[in-house]
Amino acid sequence: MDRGWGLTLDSDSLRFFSPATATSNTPTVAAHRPPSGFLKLLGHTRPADVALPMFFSAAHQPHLGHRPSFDEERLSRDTASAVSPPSPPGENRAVAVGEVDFFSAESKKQSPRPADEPSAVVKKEIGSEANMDVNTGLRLLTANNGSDDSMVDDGIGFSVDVENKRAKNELVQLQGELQRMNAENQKLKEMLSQVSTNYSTLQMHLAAMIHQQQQSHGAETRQEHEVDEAKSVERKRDQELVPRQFLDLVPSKTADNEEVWNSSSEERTRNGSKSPGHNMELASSGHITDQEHGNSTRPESPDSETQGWVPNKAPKLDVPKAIDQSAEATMRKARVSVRARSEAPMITDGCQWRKYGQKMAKGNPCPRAYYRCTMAVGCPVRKQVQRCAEDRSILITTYEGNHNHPLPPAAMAMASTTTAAVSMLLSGSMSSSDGAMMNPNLLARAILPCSSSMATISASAPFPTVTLDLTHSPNPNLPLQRPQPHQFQIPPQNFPSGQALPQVFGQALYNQSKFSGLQLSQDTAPNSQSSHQGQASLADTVNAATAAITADPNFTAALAAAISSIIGGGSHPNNGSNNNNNNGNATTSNSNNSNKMNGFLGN
DNA sequence: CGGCTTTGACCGGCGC
DNA sequence: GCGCCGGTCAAAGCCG
Repeated sequence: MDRGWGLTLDSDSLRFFSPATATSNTPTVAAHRPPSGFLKLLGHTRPADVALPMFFSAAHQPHLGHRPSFDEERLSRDTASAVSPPSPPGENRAVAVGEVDFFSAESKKQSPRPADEPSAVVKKEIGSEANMDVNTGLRLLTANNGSDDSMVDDGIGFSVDVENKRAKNELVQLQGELQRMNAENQKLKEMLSQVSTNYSTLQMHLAAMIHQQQQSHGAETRQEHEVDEAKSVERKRDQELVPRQFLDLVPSKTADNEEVWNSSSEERTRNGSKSPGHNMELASSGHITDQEHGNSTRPESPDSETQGWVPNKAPKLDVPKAIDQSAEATMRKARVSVRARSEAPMITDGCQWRKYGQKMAKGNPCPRAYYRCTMAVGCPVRKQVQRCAEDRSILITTYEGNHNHPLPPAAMAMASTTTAAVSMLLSGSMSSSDGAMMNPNLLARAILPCSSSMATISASAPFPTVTLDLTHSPNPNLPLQRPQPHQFQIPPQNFPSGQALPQVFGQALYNQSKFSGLQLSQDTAPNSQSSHQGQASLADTVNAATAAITADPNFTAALAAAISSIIGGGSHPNNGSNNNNNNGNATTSNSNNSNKMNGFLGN
């Protein structure tokens, strides 16, 4: 944590988590809706002020840094500082945001005006005294002082100086006014974003309910049949019976399985701006990449596919840092488990995975498959996929580690989830060592703002694990869950190092808007929803998500993909994530291993 | 032929 | 020390 991988909050960011700041200049946030307020504030701060967590600090700045106003922002800051008095040291950051937008985008066109008009007034006043009556608008401010009139008699040159000073003062005043207005505008934008988020949430719930109702009956009977068959197979495992029924239930390869998001297999180097000690959490435990440490620890040829993952038995680094290693070991072990109702062999999360093992786990007749991320050499992220023993329609995907490479938009949600989970686990907020129940709003709505899923954190598991249960059907009756008294609640201020979670919030909002913009051209599947004409982009956002849901034979997986895409931004769920290896092809021959139900996972 | 999956073997941690 | 178990490796085979 102290390795500078982005979990620290700078003071500016922390200011936004303080109640004083939250209520000072921002529109009132309903006290009973902390997540919403949290979202709004974070959405407001993230683009400019929130230091990105490890996931995005270096590798993902290219992604997140593509805000069009970023350069303009810096430029405008410089410009503003050149013409306006220096800001007080304690100036609220929100004012800086106002400075940003003051010169950015549409307001940029207006910027020359305040600078030009005063000079024009001066020229007119110099050139023709008869034109002193010309109403320039600014004259209301400049010709209101009787003492100035007396000074005009002292000489034209002196008058010009006075007028210049006056014009500059007016310019400063106008700029300040514009800054305030832009700050207010920014707040309104945030409010709009919040409203859009809520709208999208409700639409998703509606779509989910509609689709679920359509499938509920068949799914129930199918599920019961599936469970029965699973039990039957379990009893007859030693016999020749092959779980054909399971295979039959596995949908054929999704039609939208085409390749997407051409991962260029980034052979990236870690950002050089990081401190030498900054590496992925695996670095000090021997899991290091060539880019990070040269070839010091790995004599093997670099083209070996196993290069990416140095096994635990690899030589450890010589410099022991017990504390760091402990934290990093925790990072290494911290996991995020996603439970989703899916008959596909894997949920689509936007990353490329390669299966490297499969084992029969105790207490579960279904094999556990091990995958590692292959989107970049040395990516330490792994995941385990296993069917739930009790309900085999539930697919449990457990993620471990953090990506060391840029992620496709569709993959950002899960990656952010991992980071958020790990950060929370390490933040010390979880005072209870034997597990705690998180406020589902805080995490679930952060990670899955369109979901009312439960997010639980358990430290009692072998590894600290955050579980996202997507198997619960969205409840439209509870669009805004309120924190329950018994639930462990983490106020924003209690994220000493939980930068990642705020980042997730901000990222969700940021990508939500991005998604809205980018999905306009996507085809929308027929659905029963009526688009609001006046909200085209938002409606298209919802339609795109709905299309993903309706197009995918598996509703839950599609829902997860849609949500991920909304969060991840930009990429259509169906063409942005399903690049898993051998993903759910029903035609794949079942490996008739006598003792392993390998076929159940469809591999 | 390269990339991927399969699958038995191996290793380390842990409990007894 | 032994066995169990989870996790990983790597050779063999498959596939496009």
